[in-house]
Amino acid sequence: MLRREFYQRPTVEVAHDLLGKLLVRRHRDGMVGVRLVEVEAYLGPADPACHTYRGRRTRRVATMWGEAGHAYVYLIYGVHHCLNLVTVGGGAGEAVLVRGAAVVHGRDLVRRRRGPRVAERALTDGPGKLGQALAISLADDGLDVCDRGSGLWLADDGVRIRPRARQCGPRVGVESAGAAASWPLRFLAAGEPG
DNA sequence: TCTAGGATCGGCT
DNA sequence: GCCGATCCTAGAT
Repeated sequence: MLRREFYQRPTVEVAHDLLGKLLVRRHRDGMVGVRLVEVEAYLGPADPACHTYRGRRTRRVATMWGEAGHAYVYLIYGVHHCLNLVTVGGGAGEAVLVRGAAVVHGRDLVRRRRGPRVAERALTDGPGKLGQALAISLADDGLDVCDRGSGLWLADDGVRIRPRARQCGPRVGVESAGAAASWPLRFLAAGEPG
């Protein structure tokens, strides 16, 4: 399991290092493991695309201002749950959004949650889809991912992303964030199998 | 209170 | 590739 020190680093470093890591979810109906292939960094009060931009402190973003190594979950478009991992800590207000992954364990359970007709590649290739595949809800906001007892944690199983497969570029869906929309804070592992 | 808009998805053309 | 669903959140009033 990744320790809290892993998350207590600059957000861009954490985002980069999260690629290829295993995200494990133990829920009442079973266990699911996915390999992270796409993440985005959100850099706190100075980042117009970030929920803590300009020091915004509301109930929703309270978790982002807390300790590193916790899950920040929010509802988007009133429909989908997005999973973030709080980084840095000490009130930095920064986090990494988990956008895409490949199912490694618990494929049957994921399919049950996502529906029988969903294409294989579409099981977990977006933040909302991943949330559904892992049965993430607002009740999971604030979970400590450095505590196996939370049922949500990350692990390094030794799989490495080839340097040439690593890509970075502008974040998705943040056109309204001005110049920050073009910051290369999206990291992905191209063509990496689960 | 009211209103605008959103870190998306899936169905349809 | 386009477009509507859907409802919560944040900021304004």
